[in-house]
Amino acid sequence: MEVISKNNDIYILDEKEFVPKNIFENGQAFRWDKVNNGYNIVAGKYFAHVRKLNESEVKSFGNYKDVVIIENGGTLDDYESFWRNYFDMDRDYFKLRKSFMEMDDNLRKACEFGVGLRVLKQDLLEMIISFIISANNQIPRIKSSIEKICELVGDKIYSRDGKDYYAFPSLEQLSNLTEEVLTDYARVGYRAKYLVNTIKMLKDNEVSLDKVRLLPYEEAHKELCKLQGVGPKVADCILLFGDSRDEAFPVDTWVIKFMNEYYVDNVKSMKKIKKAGAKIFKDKAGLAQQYLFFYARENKVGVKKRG
DNA sequence: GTCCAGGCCAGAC
DNA sequence: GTCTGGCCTGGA
Repeated sequence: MEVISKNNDIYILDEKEFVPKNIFENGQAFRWDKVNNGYNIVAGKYFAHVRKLNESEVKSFGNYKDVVIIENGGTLDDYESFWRNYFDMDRDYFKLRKSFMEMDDNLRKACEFGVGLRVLKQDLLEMIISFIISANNQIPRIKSSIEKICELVGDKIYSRDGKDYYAFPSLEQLSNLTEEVLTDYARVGYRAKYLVNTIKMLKDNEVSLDKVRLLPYEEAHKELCKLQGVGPKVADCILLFGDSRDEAFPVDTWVIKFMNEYYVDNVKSMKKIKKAGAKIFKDKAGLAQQYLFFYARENKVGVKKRG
């Protein structure tokens, strides 16, 4: 793998373990729009268009195949200070998949299918707000609600493809949101009061994110669950995607489906499924979950066929 | 019109 | 601690 930059674009050369679709369309991120063959994304203070170069474009890069471009991503300094961490580039995903594939046949299938998937390292506050909205909700609506919140109180950072893009708001900016505007404009429904309360609790330091970052996993999980609208599943998503806790194993309906299909027999309790996940996948449970989740959802594992 | 989706909360036991 | 019912919204 090699990284270069020119004209404010960043190129990641010769990296097979980077497939934009598998990264963004896996329920871990919401700030993306599929445009042409790539993704317009907002990450941190950056707007970028991320895609793999096609065959003719790749020719100008010598013998390299698998070239990813982060258009408008900036210079090598921007890569080092932000993108490298955001895309979790210091983890060897080939090696990770290899070790998973040796564990069992289900994980093998999932890891063969999910080549190029990566677990993003996103902002903790953004994950808290985003996953509160995600509860009992669908991705297009979650994306839309978050986008509207960013429009309302976030800073505009870029325009492209006829659309303005806004950074995710700071805690200070979020505290300007009212239950009314969250309901009527952002359309978050009954989650509006959870968001307002959570933002207040964070602002008043009733729950400290600095403290959460320092606590061991179990205690960090418990601490996050003090926030309104944050239950076990949401807390695990927050920890996995917003605080690099590889052992966090979010259990949602898809995880219940594939765990019952592959690993347990007729277990419906989320708590028991989470225990089973921890026992089987140990300190890498969240990473295994991402491959299995992607495989299960794309292939509708455990969904009864009609007709 | 009915159903339900990538859960949480409150109340009951 | 475990289980149940209700829940905004919008697309099928």
